[in-house]
Amino acid sequence: MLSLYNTLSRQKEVFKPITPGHVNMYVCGMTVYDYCHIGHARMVVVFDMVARWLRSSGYHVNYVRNITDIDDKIIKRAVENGEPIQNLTERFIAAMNEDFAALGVIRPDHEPKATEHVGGMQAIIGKLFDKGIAYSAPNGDVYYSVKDFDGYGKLSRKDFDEQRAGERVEVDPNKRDPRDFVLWKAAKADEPAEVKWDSPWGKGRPGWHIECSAMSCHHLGEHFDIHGGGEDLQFPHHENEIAQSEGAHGHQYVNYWLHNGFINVDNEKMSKSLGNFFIIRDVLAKFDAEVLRFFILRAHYRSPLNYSDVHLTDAKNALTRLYTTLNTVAPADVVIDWAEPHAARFKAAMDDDFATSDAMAVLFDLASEANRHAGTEQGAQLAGELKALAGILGLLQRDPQAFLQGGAGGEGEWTAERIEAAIVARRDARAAKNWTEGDRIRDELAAAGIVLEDKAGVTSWRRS
RNA sequence: GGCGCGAUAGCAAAGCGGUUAUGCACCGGAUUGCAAAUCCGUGUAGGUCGGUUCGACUCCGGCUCGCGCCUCCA
Repeated sequence: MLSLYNTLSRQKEVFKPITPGHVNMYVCGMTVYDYCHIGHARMVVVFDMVARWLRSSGYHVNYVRNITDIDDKIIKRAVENGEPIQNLTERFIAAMNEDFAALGVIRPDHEPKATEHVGGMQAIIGKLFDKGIAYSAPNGDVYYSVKDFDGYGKLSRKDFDEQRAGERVEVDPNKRDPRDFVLWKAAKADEPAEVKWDSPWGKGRPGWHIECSAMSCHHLGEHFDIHGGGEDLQFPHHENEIAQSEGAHGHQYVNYWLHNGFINVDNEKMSKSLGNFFIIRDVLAKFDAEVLRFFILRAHYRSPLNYSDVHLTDAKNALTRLYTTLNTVAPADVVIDWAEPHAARFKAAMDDDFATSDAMAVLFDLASEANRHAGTEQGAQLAGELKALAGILGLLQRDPQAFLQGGAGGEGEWTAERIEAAIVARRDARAAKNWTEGDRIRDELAAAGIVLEDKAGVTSWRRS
């Protein structure tokens, strides 16, 4: 039985889908104006893990992750670059897909783009007008009137009587209440024509929050099971989504709100201004993508996760141990028996709010046991179970040798052919009991980051 | 100022009121020509001050420190 931590109630709850056997899940995705950073990587890997676990648990999952392809930052960047909006967004959508694929992330069932749902957004805004919780301001923008929605603040637990309006941000004179947020932005003269849509409230473009209300409703209906995103989206984004959707539809929007923790650098939030910002592709130039995925899933999804080369190297060494086991003990094809103790422990961990660290511990226990029983049918079964369970987390599915011998930075000077030749030379030297020469060759390879392993008279190699 | 989260061994990271988390690193042993890998074994914990309890890392409270949100943000 799956239980998960619901931000709405601030406690773990037993998961009960609206429709038995089905899960409708929406996650706030990327705004595509730049390359994805490792924080985005955590978000997509975490919810990929969630979707995989739900499916493994027998649910039919409809997973939607949107793409924000119209917003202030996009317009600004496109103008700076002197390129059409769509050119920019398509470029970064392609880059995003590459990055996420490298991380072993399965594509969501639907990846709607905001620009394709402007009509749906206008429909919701229209309903809000009908109910008197939207208004047109003197500047032409349309705002959501927060005081006309009772539940405002229930997700982020904000008591607005305690807030001091205007303390940090100047109050916009167009707003009737400082908490009000924009639903529709009136077109500005200097904006490109491609960001101007017709609407009953004049030409303009949608506000940010409304797109998720519209796209989730289109694919999953007015009321669905799980909504996820980074913890920073709790307020104001998700709070505003609730206000819009529940305000327009008059009933509950989402049953379970899931928020993943941040990746920090030096215990501080990553940000461009602090200069501690890492994009996925830069990390992948130094580390195997599966190492990054492993690193992310080794921590609990709600905990803060500190990024550094030292931690990634640690993760790499740990993952190497698992692949080494699969390389030594050929895994049997195993269909997971959830009653088997390891599998049962894995399941219990995952069912407890996706406790991947505990699930990982099971993998390492299986590796130890498989190593202990190497060369036996039992060993093959244990290795097979290791591979099968890891597969649920999207790990350990590659050819072990490909992982062990692949360097994230490419082959470099030491190609596989050259290494093999050195191994032959060393073998000949050792056959003549010329240990000095044999060790010299091994040391030379070691200096180049190549480790030799002599097992049962056969020498294999890997990159350290 | 408001709201919330955290503090576990050298590093990272979990569960649990009393019994080995786990990984990396380290140390001893086996194995090896020597290594590597693997196996066996040992050690290193629970910010601080109190409280509850037969017993607390685990529950409660104070304190200290750190972090996040309150503004675009994964």
